[in-house]
Amino acid sequence: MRTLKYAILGLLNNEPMTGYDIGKEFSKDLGEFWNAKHSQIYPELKKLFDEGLIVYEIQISGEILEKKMYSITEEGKEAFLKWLKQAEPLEPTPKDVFRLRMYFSNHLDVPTRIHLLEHQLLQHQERLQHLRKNNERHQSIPPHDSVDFGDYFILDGAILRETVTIQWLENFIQYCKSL
Amino acid sequence: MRTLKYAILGLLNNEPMTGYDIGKEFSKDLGEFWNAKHSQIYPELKKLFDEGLIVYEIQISGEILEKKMYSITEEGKEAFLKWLKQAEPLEPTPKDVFRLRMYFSNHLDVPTRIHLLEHQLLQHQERLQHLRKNNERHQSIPPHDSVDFGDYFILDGAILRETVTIQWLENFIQYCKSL
DNA sequence: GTCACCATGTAATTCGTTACATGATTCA
DNA sequence: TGAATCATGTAACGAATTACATGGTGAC
Repeated sequence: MRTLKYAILGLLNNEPMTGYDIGKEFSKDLGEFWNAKHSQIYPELKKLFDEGLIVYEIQISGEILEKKMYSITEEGKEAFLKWLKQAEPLEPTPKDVFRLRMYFSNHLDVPTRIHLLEHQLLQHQERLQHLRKNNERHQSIPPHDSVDFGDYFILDGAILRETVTIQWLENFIQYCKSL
Repeated sequence: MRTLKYAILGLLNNEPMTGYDIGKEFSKDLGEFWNAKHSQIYPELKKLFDEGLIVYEIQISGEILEKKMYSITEEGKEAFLKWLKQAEPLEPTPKDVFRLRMYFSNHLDVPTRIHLLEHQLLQHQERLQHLRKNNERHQSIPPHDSVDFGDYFILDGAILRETVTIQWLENFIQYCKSL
């Protein structure tokens, strides 16, 4: 599906940046639902360049260090917008190792079960706190045509998702403790 | 991480079955959070056999057709239980193309945005209905040491997840319509 | 000068999907 | 007799991670 392709085009459609910058974007909020390592980013950038969807300009940092500042071409913008408009069938639910484990949880003694659930709970609580902190940036809903809108939108979704996961875990911890 | 390995061991730990049966299990509730195609299952079974974690017995269906009925060995059970008890760090949030798209949604005109959201909403509503129907099987919480417990547990989680996703989508549709 | 970070690449391997390939059984 | 389903495999490809590899910049 070449999703990374469109993630990169989307970022470059907002502003020119380097491969390194793209990696940094993937470690922010965007990384909550799409990301890639630099070892995947650099080859993809090369591919997009070969396809004529992006161009670059070499900039010098300091005395020697070269960086490639990439920007999107007209052709790239078209490809991106075409992708963006597409209504696609629902993807299969993403894989989840923890839930797989819990599917087999009848083979665990109750204290171990509680331990695993609480361990998971703690981590989700931390993630939620982190997301909430990020969300403080947005005092209110950003203008629907601003770059911040998408960020707000998906951050809200991520927060809801964490909240409900926590609820689910707490529920089952409660139940296991009542056994 | 060899997760498929443990998914298969877990299934065979419940009862002996064929590769084909494993594939069918992945198309039921379990498939909501882990699955694999037969082209991945058969080679994995071979590998597990070579590792001494499972064995098989050839059965004849009808006149000619051979099927391999796999069962777990003692060694396999140990490996499975060791994996099952492990408390692991939170995995990164799974990738989600739709949310990636919405991250860039400021580049879409409002009607297209609403269309994409509603298209997604409809599909999630269908999935929720399907999950609810599956859940009817469980009149009440199954015994915590029965095979059904895990199924109930994760089905509940899947239903919560769909419910909150729908809520999130409806929220934003509402907002977009108010623009 | 050293440490965190900037910056860019390639190689090896694993995981997963799609396509290729074959054939039997069961039920209408 | 034809269609759906049972049943098992391999091959090619694509997506993603980990490891290998190198070197500059900036601030203390």
